[in-house]
Amino acid sequence: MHLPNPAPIDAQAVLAWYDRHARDLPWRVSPADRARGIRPDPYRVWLSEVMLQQTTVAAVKNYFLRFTSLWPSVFDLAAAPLDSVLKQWAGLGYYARARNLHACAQAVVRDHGGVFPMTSAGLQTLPGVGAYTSAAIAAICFEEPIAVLDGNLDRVLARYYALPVPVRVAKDELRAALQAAVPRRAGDFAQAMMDLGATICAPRTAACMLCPIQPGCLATRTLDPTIYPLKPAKADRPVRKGHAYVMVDADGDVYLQSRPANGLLGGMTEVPGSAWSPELGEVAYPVAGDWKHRGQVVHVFTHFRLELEVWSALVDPDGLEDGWWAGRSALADEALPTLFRKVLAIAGVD
DNA sequence: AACGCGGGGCT
DNA sequence: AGCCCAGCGTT
Repeated sequence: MHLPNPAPIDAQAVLAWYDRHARDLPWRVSPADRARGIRPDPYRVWLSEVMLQQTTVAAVKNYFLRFTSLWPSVFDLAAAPLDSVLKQWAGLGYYARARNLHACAQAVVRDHGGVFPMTSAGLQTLPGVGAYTSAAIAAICFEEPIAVLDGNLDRVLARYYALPVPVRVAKDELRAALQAAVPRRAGDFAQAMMDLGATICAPRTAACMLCPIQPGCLATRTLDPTIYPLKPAKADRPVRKGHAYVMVDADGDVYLQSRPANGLLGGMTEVPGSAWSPELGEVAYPVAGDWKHRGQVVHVFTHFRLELEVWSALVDPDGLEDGWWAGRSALADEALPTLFRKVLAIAGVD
């Protein structure tokens, strides 16, 4: 056991705080409306939760509004071409989420008549819906009394218990402690605890004087509550290098192609380039042309840092088979991840 | 259990 | 210039 004599979390204090300070979010039903019996739309909650996986509220908001405007129901999203979904997801990152999102919408329509399962166990059978997301939807939409444990809660609980080990070591104990605290209004409690983590018990700051569970918190009695959660040693981030080739034809169109369906930036759009390796390889232009070096793009992924040398040339469009030529005005609609938008910007094509 | 997988905002 | 995020699927 790693939890020092766990003092129960005061769920009623958390709910009282939430009633006064709940953030107004496009996918959320306010605690006042919830008390009047208004229930959140599982489709909108599911969509928001998938977008919010490892992604901040600020980054998600406009994507959520765009998606719900284009596809107001799970039937609309299921009927959309995957390509359209990827294009709308471009820039949000973790693109497997977009592929799973589409697969999930189709599964809900095909296997469940367009109605989301109403339990966490049922929800977790869906593509892209894991332990966190299934619990969040079940609590928020269906008042299932289940612990909803995300990165925010890891931090809040690690501080509350002054956890002396990294979170992953004590994950089960934290979950049990949170489960024991789940009150009626499980959905509001889940959202309240995540709001608490996002606003009061934030990664780099802890506004303990404003915190509704400060009385039971062990970290707030220490010199610096933000030392929790204790971090395991960080792995170093290797560098990979490569070349990117931006080809423009006489009309000013740009040559694009699709990446493989799975893996890094899977299914997204790119410009041709070399493999990415620890040492920069020789330049190998796809076709003849007046190639010029336009600069370097640095892009940081989760597990490596990429340095791309960007080349561009005016070329003859014949002899290129795998991709397509995109007009400049159409680039905004392509499924280009941020990396390749940087490449095009350096090449002066944007 | 460990790893692969984006991008942006905050400090 | 790091650090962290409303995690999931694969191995």
